[in-house]
Amino acid sequence: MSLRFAILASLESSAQTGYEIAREFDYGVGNFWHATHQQIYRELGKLTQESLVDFEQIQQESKPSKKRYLLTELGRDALATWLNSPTARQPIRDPLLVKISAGFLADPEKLKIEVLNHQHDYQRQLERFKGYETEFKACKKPPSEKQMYLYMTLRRGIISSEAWTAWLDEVLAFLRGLEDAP
Amino acid sequence: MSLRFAILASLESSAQTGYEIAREFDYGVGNFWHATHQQIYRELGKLTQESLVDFEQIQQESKPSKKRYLLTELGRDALATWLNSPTARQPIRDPLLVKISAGFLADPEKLKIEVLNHQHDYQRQLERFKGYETEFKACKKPPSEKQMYLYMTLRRGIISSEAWTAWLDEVLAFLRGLEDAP
DNA sequence: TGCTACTATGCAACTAGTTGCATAAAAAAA
DNA sequence: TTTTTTTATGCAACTAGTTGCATAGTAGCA
Repeated sequence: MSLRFAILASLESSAQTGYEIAREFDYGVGNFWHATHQQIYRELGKLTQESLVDFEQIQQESKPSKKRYLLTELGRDALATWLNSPTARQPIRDPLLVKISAGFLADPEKLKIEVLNHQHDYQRQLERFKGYETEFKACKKPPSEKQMYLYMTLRRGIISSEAWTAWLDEVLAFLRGLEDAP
Repeated sequence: MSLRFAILASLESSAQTGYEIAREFDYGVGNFWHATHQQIYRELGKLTQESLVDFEQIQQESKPSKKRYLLTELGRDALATWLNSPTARQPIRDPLLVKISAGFLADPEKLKIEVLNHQHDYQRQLERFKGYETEFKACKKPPSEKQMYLYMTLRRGIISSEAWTAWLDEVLAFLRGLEDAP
């Protein structure tokens, strides 16, 4: 149920096409909420039906027309209501942990490669986040409240990827220990 | 797609009824994979159709009969194949982060309560995990490889909840700073 | 004696998310 | 010049997960 509110929040800043929202999901919100363009277009359809958003057709010469969506009063209210009511914790679902928990049945070599791959992913993610943080801190003028909230989500990204890499280090050390003393 | 393998892994240790598997999901695997009893019964049905598991009806006097499921050869193979092939990373979906990212539109007081509630949850979770760890370390005889793998997943739980509480501390400090200098 | 909790299973209808495909034109790269 | 990438939208069919309900007996509690 957060998808629609992520979309509404995205539209709160500026009117956007479905495509633009999807792209923002890739770079911005995508760091903590994943959605495909399919989901976004479908949800925009539903939101339109419920009058939470509205759109204007934009005709373009010799190009297919596009739709620029914007929040309605109703949409703004729905977003505010959601923001001010408690959110349930996301149930955990992690395939890698399922795999590790049954790791004694697996080929340790393959498991090690798997762990190394995940570690590589998280390290690259961490570097990316830290790059954003450096950028943010280098900025001369004091950040707006809005920017500070976004920075808080960035901090989550950093702390989270650091936690993952630290854990994957532990797992790797354990797997190497198994090798040495079989 | 990990649900079926979590179930197969659970059956690898011992034959179990759907109810017992569901309960193990609450206490054991549930720390990193969530599933309702509905999903488990349905999946067991599918697994039976695909001959990955089999069951024996257990008649009980004056009680409804139950089904004890066990892995078939095919099921064991499927589990091994999954364990030895790469798993995709779980896409991130976190409603709390969606909310924080649009936090400047929310009532800071309500947001603070929300953050405090989540913090409380994660702290309790952390204590629970640390309790398990103390138990594990108190055990005199050296742990089996199987136990060590489970301990690794416990470590993930600890590192993860520590990361969450650390981040929620930061968010709380930020929200308090807003209050002091509005 | 009635209430709640636990064991044990399952149907039906729903929401959410994925995958594959299709269209269509511009811009950039090989 | 052909191919790939980017912009822009959407249908259809699928898998995964949720919610509400139904059944039915046992055990413990108040």
